[in-house]
Amino acid sequence: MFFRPDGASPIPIYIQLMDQVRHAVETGNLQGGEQLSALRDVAVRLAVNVNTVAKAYHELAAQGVVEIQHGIGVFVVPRHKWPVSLTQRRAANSLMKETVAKLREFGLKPDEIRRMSEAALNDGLAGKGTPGRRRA
Amino acid sequence: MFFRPDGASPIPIYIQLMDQVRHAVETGNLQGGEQLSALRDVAVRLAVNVNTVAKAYHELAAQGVVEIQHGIGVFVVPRHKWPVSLTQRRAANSLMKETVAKLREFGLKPDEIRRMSEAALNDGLAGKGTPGRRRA
DNA sequence: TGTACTGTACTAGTGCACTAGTACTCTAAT
DNA sequence: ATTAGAGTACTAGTGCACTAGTACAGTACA
Repeated sequence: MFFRPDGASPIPIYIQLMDQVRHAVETGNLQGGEQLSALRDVAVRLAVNVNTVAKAYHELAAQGVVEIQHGIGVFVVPRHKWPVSLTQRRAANSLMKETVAKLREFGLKPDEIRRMSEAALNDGLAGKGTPGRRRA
Repeated sequence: MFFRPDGASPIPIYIQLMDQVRHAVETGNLQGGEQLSALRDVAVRLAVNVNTVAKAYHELAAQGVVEIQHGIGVFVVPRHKWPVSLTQRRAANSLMKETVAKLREFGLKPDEIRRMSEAALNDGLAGKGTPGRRRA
């Protein structure tokens, strides 16, 4: 494996890890059933704490991308068991890209777009759950 | 005016204020050129600090919704001077709502949708600016 | 059964967003 | 000039996300 998180980036390391793993899985660089590098291996190689890697793996598990087996390892969930198919994911991605591009054409700034997507998300949730954070 | 921020909400007070002002402006409850309540008035009525209200007003000014005149007051910018027209804003809003609704139909969770919109935003920005924060 | 490998749990430090307290400056009218 | 009422600037407290250090617990196999 080949993680290379950017310590200077404002994006948390564990998120970067997640993105890279997910990307590898989606592009087929990681096959279903395949075992991920062990927590300590990754942690040592990247010079970060085991908990940071653990957090990334946990999040991925919560999203159904991997499965964790205590004492054994972390494994990529086969695609056919994914809660959302790769095709749908890709469609969703391009749809979101188009939408955002249009809003930018309208002259909306990133923060405003975030606000709108946040509002749209809350629309169907009405008070429950963790709203995304916002920045000044 | 009629602000009623929810102290128990995880959403920052100044953001709630912004949303309420913006909403009032967009629905016509606040007309172009109209003066907003003074910082201290609002702060006292809501039992929050002046700086909190000031922050909200500042953000709104940065977005072109209001104009601040030191020593005088804060005024609603007339619609025809808005960087983005109300019509476009509404169109943008429903577009975003549709998109988010579709992604939810796909089975994507809120966090994943946020991630996608964030990725779409970064797509055209490539490294500059402040990415939205994310949560676990 | 012990050892070498997995992931987990608990505690603590750090940075930053958010809010508050309070003193300052600007404008207009008297 | 003075005063009243507007926004501004500076300092500090608090909470939480993020990361780290380190001890614990499950699993497999010689």
